[in-house]
Parts: sequence; structure tokens; C-alpha cells
Amino acid sequence: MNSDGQDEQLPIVQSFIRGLEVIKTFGEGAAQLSLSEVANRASISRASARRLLHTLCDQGYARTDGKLFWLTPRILELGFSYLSSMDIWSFAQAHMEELVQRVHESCSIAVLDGYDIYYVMRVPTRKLLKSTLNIGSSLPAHVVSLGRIQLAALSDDELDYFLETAKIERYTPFTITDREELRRAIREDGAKGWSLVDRELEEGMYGISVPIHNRHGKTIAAINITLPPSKGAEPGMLDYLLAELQETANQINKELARRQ
Amino acid sequence: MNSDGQDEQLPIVQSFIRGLEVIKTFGEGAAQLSLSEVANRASISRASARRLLHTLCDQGYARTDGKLFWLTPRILELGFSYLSSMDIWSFAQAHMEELVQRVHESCSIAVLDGYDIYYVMRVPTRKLLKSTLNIGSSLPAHVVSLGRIQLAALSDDELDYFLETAKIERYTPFTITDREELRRAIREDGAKGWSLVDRELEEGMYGISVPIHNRHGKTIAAINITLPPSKGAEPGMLDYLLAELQETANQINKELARRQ
DNA sequence: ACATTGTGTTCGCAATGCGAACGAAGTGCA
DNA sequence: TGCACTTCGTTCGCATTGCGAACACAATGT
Repeated sequence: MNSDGQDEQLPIVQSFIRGLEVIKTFGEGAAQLSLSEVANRASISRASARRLLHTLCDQGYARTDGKLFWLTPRILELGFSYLSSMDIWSFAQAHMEELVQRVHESCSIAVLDGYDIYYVMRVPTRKLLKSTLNIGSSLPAHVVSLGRIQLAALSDDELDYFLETAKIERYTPFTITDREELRRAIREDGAKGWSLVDRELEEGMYGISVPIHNRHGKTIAAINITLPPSKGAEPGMLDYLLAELQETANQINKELARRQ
Repeated sequence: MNSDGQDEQLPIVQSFIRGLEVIKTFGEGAAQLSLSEVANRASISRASARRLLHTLCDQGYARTDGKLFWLTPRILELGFSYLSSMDIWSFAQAHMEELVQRVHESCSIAVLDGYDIYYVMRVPTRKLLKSTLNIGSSLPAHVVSLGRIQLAALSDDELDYFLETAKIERYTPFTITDREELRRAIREDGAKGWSLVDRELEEGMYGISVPIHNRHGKTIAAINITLPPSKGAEPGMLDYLLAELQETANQINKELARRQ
């Protein structure tokens, strides 16, 4: 059909894709769903939904009262297999905890994958913030400091590819949407070793991030502090937070090098 | 084949089960695996493993360099579709955070499902503890306070069924293995409204738990503090911790009633 | 160089999972 | 209350999908 390149079609298991879709269906604040609701949301036939839901029940990942279905906490095993496969994050949380107790602002670790960053660890402060930003949730990499500092670790070719293919959307008046300007910002962050992103995703968001390295010096994640923009503008605040953040990142880096 | 009861075989999607098995394969500290390793660990044919792994890659849940496969953080979406489906837990963490800053001991929330409890939220202290006990990990309900206090919410029939069918294993010399004694302990905990379990799972574990209720008063989870047994034995310590824990549980209960 | 073991891929076949069609259960209106 | 109408869960024949034995290729040892 196409002459250029390889069109070698890899084997894909359709029902597996659909099954994963069914699990995600329960994501958006919907704890209990009927068979039909699942079918609609996942865009599959009711018959398929039925098979997949019963499979989940059979495996202990879901329960039903005959009418409604809901996930069991056992489903956490799945996402957790990522976290424990790295086994990096469990000990990082204790260091983040300490940091939060010193600076009284929320702290997170996220991993870049493709065009997005994914939160893998969170320590909020008592001031309840965006509860939607839980572990597993993602944000576009180019508008958050956690993303910028990890993009800075890409090679020139990789960054070129990112900038060419990424959907660079505007979220606030502060969002950098010019691709060349974005490249400059990212490279600057890389040179500095930290990233500050001020209200580019949301008017109320101000974040500072530094990278986390493995023993070979490769950037594998980033750690950040978020705070209200007003507070970030206080004199001396940035320097103070940056020093504390760097300190925490170093502790984690060191432990990482020791274990890996 | 069987005359009594219904043997109505529900439709099960085999490839979905196998796919989930493949994901879990990456759990045990194994970040990168070859196709054959996955096949072995998941006890499926290499051909199946290939299909399923390529499906995961196609969907962005895994990556490969042609030789090895690894999960992407995107896989967290799956497990955490449970957490966000309840949306209860995100705000609970801030209250737990506060508690930990006051009492300087680790705090967790877990949900009972079947014979086990599953951690859904954790706030460790800087003294790094059992890092294996992360979100998503499970423990047998009958040997931990988080389990006992949730078992206490079962009806007599349900508790009967639990005690009859559960595998009551001994973990330490302190483990209660006599089923009648266990029933008495659980019912006592229910009457008191809290549970204290001292070294029944591990010699170094001492935990206090209280239930978390929804607006209808139904127990839906439990929150605990864990500490070294030596410290728990200090005079006045139990009363102090219990009061603090109860206070935190009440805050969460109240917020829960407000939102739900 | 030549077994030998281990790994990834192909391909014919049938079991598996598909969805149109069916029946059951609500819902609204007269 | 009865009768259309909608919505939901289930059945079942058929084609597709996913199965694994067999194959090819790579790595390792002797």
C-alpha cells in the first residue's frame, strides 16, 4: 500500500486495549457505573463491556451488585507495578516530607514521557490545592517547570523533534507559544540547572523545579515546589526555596546512586 | 456438571487477563524486561507476551528499544483511576500531613477488600520505614489494626463468613490465630471504636487505627498511626496518639460528608 | 567449527470474542 | 391500568482474533 518506510503491522490485542479503556472509564469521578454507562464512555458495544467488566470482577479488580460496577482497591496493583518497578520513589517521599515541613509549600516529583509529565509522588501542604493533581495525573510538559527542566535534558535532535511535533497550546496570557522562544527558555533552564515557570498553565500557579539524576547523571525525573505567584515574588524567596529544593534533590540523587 | 446452584459461566476475556498479568510482571523491582522474561514471569507463551507488549507500546503504556520493554508513567492512570473515582483521598492527605507533623509518626489510610487491606494513602516520617508498604500494596486484614477496625464493621453473617473462609496465618508469636479469639478481638475493637494491634504481623510493628465513615455512617476505610512497639508502650502515649488520630479522622469524615 | 540453548517471529487453525438481534425491564402518556 | 416507547442486559451464530507449534535467527559454550 505505501511504498516508503516499513508498514510492518505489529500484532495488537484489541480486547486488551478495550479492557484498559474500561478501567480508565472509572477515572473521572465516577465511582459506580452501569454496564451501559461503561459501554458509552469507553465507546465499545455493551456486549464487550459486559465481557470485560465480568472479567475484572472475576479477577477481583471490580465488584458488582448485579446492577452497578465499581473498581476495588486491588486495581492499584497495576499502577503500583510502575512505581515499585522503579522503587526509586518510595524513599524519596521521606525527603520531600522534610522539605515541606521546612518551607511549608507543596512538593512533587514527576516523570517526562512524550509530551507530558506524570506525577509520581506528591506531598501537599494543609492549604488544600488543586486536588485534581494527584499521583498519575499528567500535564503538558511545555507549560510547567517540571516539564521544562526535563526537556532541557534532551539532545538537540530530540528537542527539535519535540518542538516540531508538540501541540503548543496557550493556557494563559503568560504561556510561551513561540517555538523558538520556548527552545531558548528550555536551554536556559538547562544551563542554570533549574526552571521557574510563572503562571503559564494557570494564573494561580508558580513552580520551581530541579532535575533528579541517576548514578550515570542521566535526568530521570524532576522535583518541584509550587506556591502562589504573589508569594514567589517576595524578595529573597526564590533563592531560599531554590536552595532548599536543591538540597532535597541532592539527597535523593545521592540515595539513588547508592541503591541503583 | 454440578447440579446444585447456578454454574452459569460468565463471559471472560482471556487476553485481557493475560494483559493485566503482563503489567503486574513489572512489579517486583524489575524495571526492564525482555519479551521472554515477561512470558516466563506471567506464565504465558512468548507469542502472547509479544502481542500484549506491543499493544502496551502502541497505547503508550510501555516503551521498547527493540530488546527490552519497560512501563511508562502513563500506566499510573490505570491504578489511579480508582483513587480519582473515589476522589475521597486527595484531600485526606493534607489532614494526614498535619497529623504527622504533630505526632512525628507515619500515617496511612487503607481500604478493606475481601481478606486484605490495600493502602490508598501514605504519609511516612523521615525515619524511613518499610518502603515496601507503598500505595497499592496489601496486607492480610486480620493481623493489622487497619484491617481489624474495618472487619468490625461487618455484620455477624459477614464476619462469620470471613472467619470461616479466611486463611488465618501465624506471622509472629503474638498473632491471634484462634478464630473465636479473633472474633472477640474484632468485636471489642468495634465497641471501642478503635483498634490496637501489637506485633501480630511483624515484631517491629505496632499500629492504632480508627474507622473513616461516609455520610451514611458506613465504614469505608480506616486511618492509622504506626510506631515502634517500645514507643507505644510509653505511659500516656496511646491516649495521646488516639486523640490525635481521632481528631484527624473526624476532619476527614466531616469533609467527606460535605462533598459526597 | 558445531552443537546447544535461548530469543523473537511467522502462520494456519480453531477457539475466542464480536455485535446484530433478542428479550426484559423501566418510563411516560392517555 | 394499559400500551407504546425507550433503555438496558443477554444470547448466539459467525468471522476474526488471538492462539501456540513450528520456524528462523542469535548468542553462548566447547
